[in-house]
Amino acid sequence: MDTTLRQLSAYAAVARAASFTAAAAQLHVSQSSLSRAVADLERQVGAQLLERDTRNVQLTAAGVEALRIAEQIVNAHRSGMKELQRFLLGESGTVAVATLPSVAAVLLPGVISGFRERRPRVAVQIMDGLEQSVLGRVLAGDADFAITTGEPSGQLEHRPLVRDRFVAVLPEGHPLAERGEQEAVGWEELAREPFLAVGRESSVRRLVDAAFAQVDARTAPAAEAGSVATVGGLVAAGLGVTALPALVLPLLGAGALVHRPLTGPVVDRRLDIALRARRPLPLTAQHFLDTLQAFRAEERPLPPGVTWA
Amino acid sequence: MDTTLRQLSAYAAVARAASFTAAAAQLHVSQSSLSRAVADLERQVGAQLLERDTRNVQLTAAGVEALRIAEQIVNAHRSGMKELQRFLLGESGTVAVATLPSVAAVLLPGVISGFRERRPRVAVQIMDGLEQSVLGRVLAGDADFAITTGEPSGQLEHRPLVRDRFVAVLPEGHPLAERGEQEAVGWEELAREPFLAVGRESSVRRLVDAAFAQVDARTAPAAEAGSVATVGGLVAAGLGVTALPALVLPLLGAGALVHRPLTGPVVDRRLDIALRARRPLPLTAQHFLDTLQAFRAEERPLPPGVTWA
DNA sequence: CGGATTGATGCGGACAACGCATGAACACAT
DNA sequence: ATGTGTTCATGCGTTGTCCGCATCAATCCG
Repeated sequence: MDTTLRQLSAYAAVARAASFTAAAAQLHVSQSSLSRAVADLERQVGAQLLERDTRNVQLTAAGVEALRIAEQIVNAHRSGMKELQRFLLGESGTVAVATLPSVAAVLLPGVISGFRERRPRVAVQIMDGLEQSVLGRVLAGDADFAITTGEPSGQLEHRPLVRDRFVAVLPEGHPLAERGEQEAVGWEELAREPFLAVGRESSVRRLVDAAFAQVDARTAPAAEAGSVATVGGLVAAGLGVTALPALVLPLLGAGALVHRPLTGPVVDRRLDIALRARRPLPLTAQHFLDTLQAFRAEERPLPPGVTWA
Repeated sequence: MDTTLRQLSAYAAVARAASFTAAAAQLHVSQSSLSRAVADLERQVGAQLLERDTRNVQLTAAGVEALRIAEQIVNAHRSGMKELQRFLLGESGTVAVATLPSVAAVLLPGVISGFRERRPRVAVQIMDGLEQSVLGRVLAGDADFAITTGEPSGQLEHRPLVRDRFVAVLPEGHPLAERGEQEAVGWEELAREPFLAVGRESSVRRLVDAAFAQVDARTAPAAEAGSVATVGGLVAAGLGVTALPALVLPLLGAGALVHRPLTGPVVDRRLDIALRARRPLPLTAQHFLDTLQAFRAEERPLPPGVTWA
């Protein structure tokens, strides 16, 4: 028994209209087509559903039951297809963003609230982690795209988003901080202080090491900690200094810290949108990126030290 | 956009198996057929649902959503068809029986409980009323069949079910009752007592009038009441006597009444199963009638005065 | 008793779906 | 690096299904 949707909706139309001819007009098909469709359905289910005496059509007991069931099935189909369309149009569903903690905490909240205003039925899932885990999420397809540092690989397409300048982070009252609020500090000066580094898995560490290498300074840090917040605590306790991208400063808490621009050279990290190359991007994700690009086009204010790329 | 069930279930099978070839084996169709079915579906919904790189098949975000929805629709179809089959096999649904109050109260309860033991998912609806209303229910198709008195018409087919003998109903201590428990009373004797009749709409009334006419007695009753129970009350109060089919005696309540067989002549009413001629009988109703006929074949005990026809 | 309307059906044509065979891309082993 | 096997896509010919047109039989209406 292999009833088709066409048969069921044909039967439902005929049963509701109690007329083959009228139903045929509604559906814009010929009367003979409906006649056959209903006859086939009856043959397949093995029961008479309609009593047709040439003048009018009425339902048998089985026909009443069949109408109820046919309408259920046809409705399930119609509403399911509509739901799928909504999903495909990006009006419902989920967008999964993999990103670094600093981006998640500082950059994304404004974007998310702007996005949700326009697409209230789309849920936003943030997967935060360090660079490697973030890129892994995208490659595995768990996340639609990432906002992160990192080099373009063959598998990922990178689109520059913002530049995030490194600043010197110093304990309050440190000599290098005494020169004034806007006075810059040089990497070489920083290299002469005890340096507190973040763990090697962090993308920040790689860039800091590169900057010191560029000025021929520094080999080993005075101490290392896994998370940025811990490093901030160590600095506040007076154990040394560090260099961090401006975007992570809000994660340091309200300790006894000051920060100064870093020059000689000016170092920044670029945060990119990274997505799988040559893969169709779900429309929900596309809409999220549209919102992000709109923010950039409007030149929405960013924290000091962070600029649109 | 006109997706077919075949496309949806093909897609669901492929998506679940994550392989066209494996799904093709499961469904006993060729791989090329599935390939085309899925491609057509994708074209119709306007989105790629599966990422096939020659080695393996994985779902896109839209594909995950589409799988969920496709399974919903296919399940709705499968369970709907199964439900319809159950209905057609008479394993679910309703059987509507139109019948007289006495039959409903005395004869049917046993049959219904026997029927429901075997078909627990079939509901039994009893429509009780007087003869005319009962026959009307069947003619209108509201009831599947009737158990009632009445003459066969062209539209209805009657099948004899039971015979229900008239008995004399007397107040306790009445002279006619003094002769002993099994001693019969004659219609002529009854005609000499004040007679309490039921209303003219009742089938009982017609038969009683005919019986009195047969013995050339009685023209007008001493009093008339609509319901059998009321007449019973009047008799118990000593206002007169009446004649009723044995089947209705349980409806009289526990008043101060006695009853005696009526002879000269023996009068009974025949209760028939009445169904619409040349109409297919729903299987649920057929099963109910089967139960009833089984009771008859087993010669299940009936109340005194009632015999299988 | 004709005219009109309704559902069923024979017929021919168009189109869809299927299976077979084959092609192209890729994984894995040698 | 090359060969072998697996997997999905696709061209092709055939089969079968579905549609609309025209027509038929039954019924209702005036």
